[in-house]
Amino acid sequence: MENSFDPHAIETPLYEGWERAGHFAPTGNGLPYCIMIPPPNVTGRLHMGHAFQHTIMDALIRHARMKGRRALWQMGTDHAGISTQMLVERKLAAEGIDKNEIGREAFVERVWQWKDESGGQISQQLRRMGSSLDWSRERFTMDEGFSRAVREVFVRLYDDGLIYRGQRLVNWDPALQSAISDLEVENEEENGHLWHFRYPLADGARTAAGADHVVVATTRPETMLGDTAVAVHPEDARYTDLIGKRVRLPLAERDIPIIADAYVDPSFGTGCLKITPAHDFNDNEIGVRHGLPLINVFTADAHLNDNAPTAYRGLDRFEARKRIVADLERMGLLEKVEPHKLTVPRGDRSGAVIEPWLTDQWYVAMDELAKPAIEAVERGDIEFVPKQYENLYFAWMRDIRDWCISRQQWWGHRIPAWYDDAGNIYVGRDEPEARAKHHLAADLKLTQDPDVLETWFSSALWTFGTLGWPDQTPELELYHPTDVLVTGHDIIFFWVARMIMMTLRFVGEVPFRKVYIHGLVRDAEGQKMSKSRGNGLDPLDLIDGISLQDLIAKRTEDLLQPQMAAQIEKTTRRDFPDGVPSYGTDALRFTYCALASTGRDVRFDLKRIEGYRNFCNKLWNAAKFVQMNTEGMALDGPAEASVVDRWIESRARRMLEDAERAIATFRFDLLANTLYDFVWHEYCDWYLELTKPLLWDEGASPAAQTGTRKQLLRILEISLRAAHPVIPYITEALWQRMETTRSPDATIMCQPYPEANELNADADAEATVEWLKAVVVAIRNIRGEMGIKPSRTIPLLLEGGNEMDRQWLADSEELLKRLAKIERIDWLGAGQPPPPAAMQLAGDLKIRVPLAGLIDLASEQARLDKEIARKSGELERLEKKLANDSFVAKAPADVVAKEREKAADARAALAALTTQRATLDKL
RNA sequence: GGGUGUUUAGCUCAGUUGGGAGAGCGACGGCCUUACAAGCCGUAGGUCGCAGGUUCGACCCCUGCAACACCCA
Repeated sequence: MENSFDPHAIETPLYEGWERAGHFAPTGNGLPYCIMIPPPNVTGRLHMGHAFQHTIMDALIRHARMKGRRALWQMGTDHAGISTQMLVERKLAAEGIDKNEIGREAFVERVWQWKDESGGQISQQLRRMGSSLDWSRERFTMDEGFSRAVREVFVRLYDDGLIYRGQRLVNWDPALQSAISDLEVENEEENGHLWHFRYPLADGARTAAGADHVVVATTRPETMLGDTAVAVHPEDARYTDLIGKRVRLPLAERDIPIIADAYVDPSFGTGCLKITPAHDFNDNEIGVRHGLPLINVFTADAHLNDNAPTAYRGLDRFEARKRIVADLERMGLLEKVEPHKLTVPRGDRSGAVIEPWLTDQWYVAMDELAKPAIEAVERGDIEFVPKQYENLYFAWMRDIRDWCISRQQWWGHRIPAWYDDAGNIYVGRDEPEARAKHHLAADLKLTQDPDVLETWFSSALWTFGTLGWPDQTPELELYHPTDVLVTGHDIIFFWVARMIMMTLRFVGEVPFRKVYIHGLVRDAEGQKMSKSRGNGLDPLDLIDGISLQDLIAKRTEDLLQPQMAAQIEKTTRRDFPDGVPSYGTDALRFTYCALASTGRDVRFDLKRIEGYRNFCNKLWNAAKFVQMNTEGMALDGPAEASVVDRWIESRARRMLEDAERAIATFRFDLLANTLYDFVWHEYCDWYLELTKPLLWDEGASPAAQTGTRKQLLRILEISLRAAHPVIPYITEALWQRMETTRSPDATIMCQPYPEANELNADADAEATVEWLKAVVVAIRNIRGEMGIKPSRTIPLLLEGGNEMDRQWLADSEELLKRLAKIERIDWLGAGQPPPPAAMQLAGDLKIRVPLAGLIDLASEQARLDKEIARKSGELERLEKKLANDSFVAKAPADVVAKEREKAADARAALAALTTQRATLDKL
């Protein structure tokens, strides 16, 4: 076997083997278990969040599969309307092609062509992660089957009156010239200005202070042309007189009313707020309350339209801002300009400043869909893990607004609605159906709505649309509702909630029983990883490694803000002076599991993955040790289990109980810790060490040696199976190398997950070995503190103790000698004075290492003083507690008894230590 | 402004139904001991954010405050 763990040598061949053998597809007749992959964006590349998420899902699905469930983890990708369209547009632009020249049909053709050629990157990357996805059932949201489901849902909702067309403010991306969802808007603080403008009062009105104008403050001067009111707080004494009066809107030269609305914050700016109902969401609500007109002053690409005064028409919004400010200043209406931090909404794809803009869009009415979706979670038909996310869900669902589902794009599910020249709407699964339904003449000219449905509309049908709905397929019957959805909290509203609503409506059951919400992956400083910050890490670079140069190049290419490159390079050099070493997939996956605690985000630090890479190496070497001590040896003769063989089995049983509980409660951090602690600190640190004296003793009984060899193999094999869902590659590689399990076609991934109750609990063996460990640690402590070289053998003197101590010693004397490098062990007789020695306690047992020639008196005295101080502190606390009558009276009897016992032990230990201290003083 | 979450060792985080706190990493000291130096052995580090309350007893339950983070407006 290779000397150390080399992930590269094993990973790809193993994955290919699994895939070729068809192990990822569900088999058998077990209880179905299903996870639907949150469909990655077809243009996407694997990022840390994906890798995290897929590690969790793969661990769940591998565990379920090993448990005998008929486990389906279905692969699929999302057509990602906007980003795919942008990507292909950019590609065409590079070829000098404008999409408007080639037209819609040809453009969509080009998108499909792109998808076929390069849409599969993420699939290859998911394979590198070891994801045991069923590739044979791969789905795509634009496939014919899924598209049919999308149309079906649209038509049924429309027929039920739940889809309608309406004119509202939407988030408009002027660069994409499409509505976008809230999720696609990033609100970031930016430095801007607050301009204070004087709006002259009309009709000779005056303010309470005698001014002939009011002052409004705005961060967006260009929208003032669309102002239709000025609002003040109803109880703002400065302005109460003015309510109902009018101001003359400069430049536009319109009179607009002064209205009172409690929304206005009197302490912000001057307490006067300009109201632009067509260009601000809050203003729009105020406008609705007061019946204000909406004046839209922008075109689709955010230039001023014909509602603006002639002088500004056709200007870009930012150019218009400059001109308006300059013009007002010239007119003496600019009171002041202050620097101001404001929240600017930007499209996450285009980076453009988003405009609230008035458009005709398609909406889904939410109330009727939301109600059963709320109830399903209230009833517990769906459970969120961690539980507190249910509150977030309820809060949003109880205040839900109608959902804008149309997008002004070419790539996506086209809205199945047709218009005649009179503008009448006809909805149907296709044009013939729309005609038939409405008894339209065959020669009536119909035009299909040019818009497409937003991607989330189709994603909402994911769990059932991918299983063949609207047909009642066997798969739908078998795997729906799915068991778990694994996703991030950032898309609870946009995806999870909508899946619940749609699935309840159309399948009549929940889409999944549990929703596991994982944290968001951040960098070591807790910053969100992003391209613009230049702090991202590619999971594949953690697997394969990357040089500093390449990492810098990767982080600084194609920046939206190229001036950030220098800073990014600097921090990259600081954080990764030697680039990123190659850690392998298993180490990465183990790290994700270890980080998956209940918090809202996880910090990814290279130190962690390094530690878990080391863990993999530890496991590798443990297997190597086992192989060296078992390979080729006959194990079918008589075998007897030693006390340590029985101990490790008992510990392994406990490990499996903990692991099973951790998986059942989605505590992957605890699962990782349990596996790590058992393999490293019990199996390697103690069990392997404890087998050496027996295995290497030529005079030992063959039955005992056989017993231990078998147990070494057995516990290793169980550990490999227990850890397989987390670290599939190394466990498979080692499992296939084991003499007892290897065969040409066998794979660990189809073996049963180890069951705790197949292993014996053995309290006696645990007690013996715990005693042995305590004594060994006591001796090591003396050695370490006293500076006795590890190579030096020492004599040991035992004193006191009880029957059990003698029994335990008898059971483990040879082991003790070897582990602690003891040349001889003597018991000190009762009343016999001990020689000068360093002393440690293990319960009642005094463990002495004679001083002669070995130990420095002063340092032993110092060490004892430390022990004495520690013990007296402990004893003091305990005695105080026991002296408290109400404690003794009110606390449960077993607690009191336990405290008494602890006090007695502490008292005895303290006595022994002080006696020892006094003895040393006399030397 | 409203809501949610977080605050435990130098760092990152665990801590079950309340019975005087743990891990990994880092630090310090010692070891090339025949699986592993990606290793082994040992040591040190904590008023559990602050202030009250409930209780015999609070990291844990309650109230208030502070700081930070996120969501909504």
